[in-house]
Amino acid sequence: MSDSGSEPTRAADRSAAPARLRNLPTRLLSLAAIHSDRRVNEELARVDARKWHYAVLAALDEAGPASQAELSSRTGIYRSDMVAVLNELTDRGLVDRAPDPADRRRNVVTLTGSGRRQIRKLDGLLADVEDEVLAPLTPPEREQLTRLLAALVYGRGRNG
Amino acid sequence: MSDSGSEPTRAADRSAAPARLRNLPTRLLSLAAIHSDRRVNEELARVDARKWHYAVLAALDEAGPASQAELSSRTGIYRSDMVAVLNELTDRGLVDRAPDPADRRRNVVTLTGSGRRQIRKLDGLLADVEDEVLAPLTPPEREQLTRLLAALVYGRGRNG
DNA sequence: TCTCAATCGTTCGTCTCACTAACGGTTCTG
DNA sequence: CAGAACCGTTAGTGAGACGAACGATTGAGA
Repeated sequence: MSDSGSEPTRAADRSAAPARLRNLPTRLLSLAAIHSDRRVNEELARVDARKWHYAVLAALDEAGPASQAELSSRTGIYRSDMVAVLNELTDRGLVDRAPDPADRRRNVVTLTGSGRRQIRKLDGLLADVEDEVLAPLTPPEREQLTRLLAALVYGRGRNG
Repeated sequence: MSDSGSEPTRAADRSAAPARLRNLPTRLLSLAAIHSDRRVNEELARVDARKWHYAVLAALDEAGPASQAELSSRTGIYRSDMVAVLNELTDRGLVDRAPDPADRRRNVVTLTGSGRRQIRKLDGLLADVEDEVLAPLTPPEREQLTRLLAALVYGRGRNG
């Protein structure tokens, strides 16, 4: 146990990367996302949660009970993966999954009381991580970044 | 064959995502990176290349022959994964891998002639993809984004 | 009313990617 | 000369994005 110190410069290859790579937007995007994703997951893991848990809980909190397909489209989680996420959430008692009497193909997923408490906690936790990840930027820069990324993701999210 | 139209809104969930998710920087980063990565890989695949191929070829082109460990630190590719990448590159005749007579632990990796041609091609190809991915942004916005991402990735890459 | 397409939840499987652990061989240092 | 550090390599993990297909159910059209 000594062979582990020379890995590719932990999460920030500030070192001598080729000029062509150093400022390549797609690469920077990738690196930034990896780091950010990792920090988010690490922090959520401390309260036995994952990224998708937050997404589902938030969707339920904001828009009320929904079918799995609806949750899928709201959160961007594939409906095949949604199954496992909901299993985990029900195991933790954060949501309730019951067949929809009105349409027996569907399940109705509902936020429980402890689910509501959990998402408050996650809100705070996540805010801290955001803050840490964006630490190198000033507040206006953070806003700017968010705006630019939104434009990228939503294609034409113009507003001014 | 008909059950495939309702997946989570292809690569741009412009739909009704919860407000808490819609402008969450870490999430936007993730979504943007996924899309950008996919486009890059798709386009590179058309010439039988991958993202890491470009990184290694660029490193060699700019800094000359190097050991695998050095390439690893220059590109951010883990040295365990570097093996496969170099296998692919040598298979395609783009690089040459030979034991270093000066230090028999190392290999010396060298760019071949056709490797030099390949990276010119990839340069052009990649520029096109960058352009497509960043299409929603104006040129100054693209610069701004690059600057912000670099600050994020390199921690304190201030310059003015 | 019967039929067919569509929808929903679910299972299984694939591929990629970042990352770890451990090995055998080599070189460096004390 | 012994032990630490380094190198390339193999193997494996865990997560994430994604696709195919199936049984059950519902809705629309002939």
